[in-house]
Amino acid sequence: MCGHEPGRRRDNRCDCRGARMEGFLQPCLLLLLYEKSTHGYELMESMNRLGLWEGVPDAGAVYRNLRRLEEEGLVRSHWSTSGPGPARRRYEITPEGVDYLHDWAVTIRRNKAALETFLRRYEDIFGQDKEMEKGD
Amino acid sequence: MCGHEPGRRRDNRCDCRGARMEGFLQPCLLLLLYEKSTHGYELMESMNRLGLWEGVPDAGAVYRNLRRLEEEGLVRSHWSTSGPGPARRRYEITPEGVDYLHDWAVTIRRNKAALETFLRRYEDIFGQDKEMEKGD
DNA sequence: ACTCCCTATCTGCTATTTACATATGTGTGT
DNA sequence: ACACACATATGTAAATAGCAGATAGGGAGT
Repeated sequence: MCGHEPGRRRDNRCDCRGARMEGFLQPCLLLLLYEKSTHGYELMESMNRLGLWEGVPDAGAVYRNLRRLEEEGLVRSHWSTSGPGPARRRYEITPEGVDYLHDWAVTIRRNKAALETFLRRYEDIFGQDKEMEKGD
Repeated sequence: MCGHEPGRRRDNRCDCRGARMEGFLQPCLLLLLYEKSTHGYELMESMNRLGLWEGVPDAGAVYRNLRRLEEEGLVRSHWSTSGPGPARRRYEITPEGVDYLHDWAVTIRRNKAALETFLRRYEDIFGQDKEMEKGD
């Protein structure tokens, strides 16, 4: 969850450090697959287009996560040779995957609440307009 | 960012997997230090009390992050022997730390937006009340 | 004195994950 | 033949959280 031109900070490390919410990829994939069974490449594009991910998510991460979801029985896949272009592995969510998605929604609500708690305190001190000043 | 009784899933792994927002500890520490200079132990308690963290954050992580923030010049510290109990290392935020905090606020707003995008789509499908059904 | 517990800090280790780079192969247009 | 977009996969490095455990001071109770 980065989507940067590698901006560097005082310590010469990417300032996206820490911005990543580990595992958020999985519920995103499951949600999109619930809406429409499709293959990895399109899932990547959808995530970017819909604003679920800043920039295009890492292809390696997407494919690996899909494979792992399948190992755990949360999605199923089959090769689809119909249609143009190279063969695609088409994924669909399983009932177990839907359960898992619901669990994740709870977690995500909790995480959002923590971020909101942070931002509430932050804005109490600095105001909501602080980010405007930083438009460089 | 866990704070569970280790609930296990189908794959025998903690279902908090992925719930952790990497690096979120740092902006939390900086924000609290902006509000009040204090020592690691109290920061841990504050994070829990204020709902910035689910449960008490890991002590090792807190102390290590404070040390790293100091290496990077974002906080300063000195030993405080006055007061009861063992010596405490009292931290205070630096001007660079405040800058860093502002950068983080931007990142956190972006992350919150991604979570909201997810939840909006999710709730469009399942409704906001889905989590109620799961009250076990 | 002695033990127990709370406060307080620090370190070692491991599992997991992301981000990046790279490899492989198909089909289409020129 | 060639370039290019589509599509999937793997190797590797860096970083972090979580857990366990070590070290120590100081107060309360016996």
